This record gives sequence, C-alpha cells and structure tokens, in this order.
Amino acid sequence: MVPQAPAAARPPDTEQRIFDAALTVFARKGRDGARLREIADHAGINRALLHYYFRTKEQLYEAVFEHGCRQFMTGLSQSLRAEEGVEDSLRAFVYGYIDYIYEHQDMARLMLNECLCGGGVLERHLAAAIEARDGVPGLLLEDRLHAAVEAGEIREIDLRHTLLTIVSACLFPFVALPTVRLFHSRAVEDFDRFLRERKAHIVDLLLAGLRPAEVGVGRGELA
Amino acid sequence: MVPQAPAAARPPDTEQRIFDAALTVFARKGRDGARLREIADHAGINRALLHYYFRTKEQLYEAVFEHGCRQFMTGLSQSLRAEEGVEDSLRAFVYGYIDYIYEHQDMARLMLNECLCGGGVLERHLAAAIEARDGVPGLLLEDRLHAAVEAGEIREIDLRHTLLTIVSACLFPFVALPTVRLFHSRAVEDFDRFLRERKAHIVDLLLAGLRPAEVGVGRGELA
DNA sequence: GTCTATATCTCGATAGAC
DNA sequence: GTCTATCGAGATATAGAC
Repeated sequence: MVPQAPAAARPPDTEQRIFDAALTVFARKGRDGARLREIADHAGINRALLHYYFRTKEQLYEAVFEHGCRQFMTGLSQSLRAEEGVEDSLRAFVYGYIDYIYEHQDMARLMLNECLCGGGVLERHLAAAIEARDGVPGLLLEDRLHAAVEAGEIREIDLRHTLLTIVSACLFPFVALPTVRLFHSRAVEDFDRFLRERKAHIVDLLLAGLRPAEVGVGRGELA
Repeated sequence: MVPQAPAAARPPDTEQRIFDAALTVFARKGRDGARLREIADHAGINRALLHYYFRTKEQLYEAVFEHGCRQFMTGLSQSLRAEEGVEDSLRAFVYGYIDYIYEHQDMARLMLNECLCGGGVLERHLAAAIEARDGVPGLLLEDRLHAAVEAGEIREIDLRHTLLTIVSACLFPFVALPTVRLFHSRAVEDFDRFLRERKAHIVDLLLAGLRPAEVGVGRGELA
C-alpha cells in the first residue's frame, strides 16, 4: 500500500503530511463533503500525488480511519493508567481523557462525523481496534467503580450510565466547541484554562455524586 | 421566497416535504456532502422542484438552517417550563431536554455537523435565534441554580460548567449513538427504555452531586 | 406545480513529461 | 516522486413542455 521511501533522508515525509491533512479535512467536512483539492492544498502538495500514495479517495479515507482508530484507541488506553483507589482512578481517567482528546481533536471529530452519517464504518473499525487491544479504555474505570460499589466506597448506581456521563462531559465540549463558546466566554479567551477548570469540575461533581449517602439523608433529595 | 400555495387543499405540502428531507440529509452528510438527488428522492419529488422552491443548494441549506434553528430554540424554550424548587427545575430540564431532542434529532445533528466544520454559520444563526427569543433555554436553569446556591439548597460550584455537564450528558448519547451502542446494548435493543433510564440517572447523579456537604465530610472526598 | 431534457461546472482519476 | 494536462462521471442548475 505504501511506496518505498528512500532509506536515508526523510525531509517532509509526504505520505504523513497527506495523512494529517486528510484527517483534518475529513474531520471537518466528512467522507463525502471533503474535497481532494482541499486535502492536497492543506498538505501543500499536488492533487495527483494523493492518487500516487493512496489510489482513490475511498482508500485514503479508509486508511485514515482505520489507522487513526487503531492509534487512537491504543494511545488512549496507554494514557489511562490504572490507579489504586477509586478516587484516583476517576481523577486519572478524566484528566487523562481530556488531555488525550485535546491532542487528538481531529480524530475525535472524524469519529463523530461517522456517527452522524450512520456509524456503520465506525462501529466496524472501532470493534476491530478494540479487539486488537482487547479492551475498551473506559471499561477499566468501570471495573474500578464496580469494585468500589461492592466495597461501599461509592453508592449503588448504574455504572454504565455513569461512565457514559463522564465520557459525555469530557468529550462533548470539544465537538460542540462553537456552541459552547456562545455562553462560555472563557472557552474562547483561554481554552487551556477552560479545560483545567473543566477537569476539576467533572471530578468534583462526580466524587460528590457518587459518595455514599449519609444516614438520615434521603438519596436523591436535596437538603 | 415561498411560492403561493393554492388556498384550498394542501395534500402533501411539497415545500414542507422538501424541507424535512433536506434537514434529514444535511444532518447526516453535511452541507457539502449532501446530494440534491438524495434530498429529492427522500422527499419523493423531482430534482427540478428543489430549484423551483429554493433556487440553489446554498439557499436551501440556509433556509433549513435558519428556520430550523429558530423553531428549535423556540420549541426548546417552551418545553422547558420553570418550576418552583431547584430539584423540580433540574428534573424538568433534564426530562424536557431529552424529550425535546428525541423529537428533533435531525436538527441536533445538523447543528453538530456545523460545529464540526467550523461553526461560523451556526454561531450566527444561533445568536439570531437567541436574540429573537431573547434568552438561552439553559440560562433559565442556571438562574434557578444560582438562586439555590445563595439559599444554601445546593453547594457552591461552578454553575456554567455544571450546566455544560448537564447538557453534555443529555445530548451526547444522541449524536454519538453508534458508539454508545458498542458498550450499551440496551440503547440498541430498546431506545425508549434506555432514555428513561438515562433521564433518571442524570437527575439522580446531579442531585447527589449538588447536595450541600454535610459537616464532618470533606468536600470532594469519598467516604 | 411538476416533469423531461439538457447545459454547465466541479470533482475524482489517469496519462505522460520531467 | 512530483508536476501539468486532460478525460469522464456526476453534481448543480436551467429551459421548456405539459
């Protein structure tokens, strides 16, 4: 699939530049909406070169998606190291997850774009990437939470939904950034600070929400 | 912009059918990825009719987006009625929000699609829709929460982030459905039940997370 | 208002020089 | 490996009959 590069000297690495440019454009415009013209311009190369490295637009998309998915899932798993306690595990997950998405926003957008137009391709590639690594990154946290429930460290609660809520809270602000900016001015002024606040907020809210109910205080009721 | 319809008899209402079909297709494929062919087929009419009602693809998109945005925001505001207490307000928001998104999934996806490709158009139209109704739906809940903080009914917490977390938890499952299905089998088997559980979960987690800390229990620490 | 036929343009893909 | 030139398919848009 990949033409041989000269063994010595790899100045701009054209293939990688195409790959990155394609990821960016596909993430914004989607599989059909993306134009090879735009990808070539973004990579600073000629349109014909796209066909030299990846024969067709379809194959380029497949390559970007498959390789991107695999790398994304692997990297995410590695950045979500297990911790001893529940609290540390939760904190590590939220901080690691947001940091990782921050560094791979285009891939996150690309996957969401696939979700919008059906998700068939995504499900297939995600399943493959998961199988190759045998394990969904989030499930590690779910196991931790499950053990914590049995140990009485956190209250009984639907963990699948809890995990989905955590992921939603971490991920959504990235994919919906333009909307978030409308009523969260800090996200436009100082995105890094916004993310720091966001991480702290999510952990804070979750820890409080998962804490076992004290005796005498009905669950699900405010003071 | 709109040709006169015969005063009597409005059998299929072609314009509305085009509108709905365009919304669906644009939501999935995006502004550039969408094909007029597909929209026409989906609406069950000839391609030339698209140009009769809306001159160009661009104008069709603009019309769908602008009108859709306005209607979406207005309807959302109306379905989020104010309640007396904080708890009822929160519950009403979550339930109303999810129910509303459920009935307007295409519009939600269309807006997210715009977010993915920059969001310039979205910000403009959203701002206009908000100004026309003078008020962001979510801000009503934020005011309620703010008052509740001052009354000591909920603990001190960043309300902007809290509101963003609530919206994320409600909205994300819809736009990321194919991914959610991977590890939430119930979302594929019985979506309605999944949503009922989701609503209850979000309210439950939030109420617990916002409850004022009891004396003797450090905030942000598990038991 | 709705259709068929057609014009025009853009995109993806290929051929061939360098 | 990289470029220019070009072909053919498919998309948007228009003209004109009904």
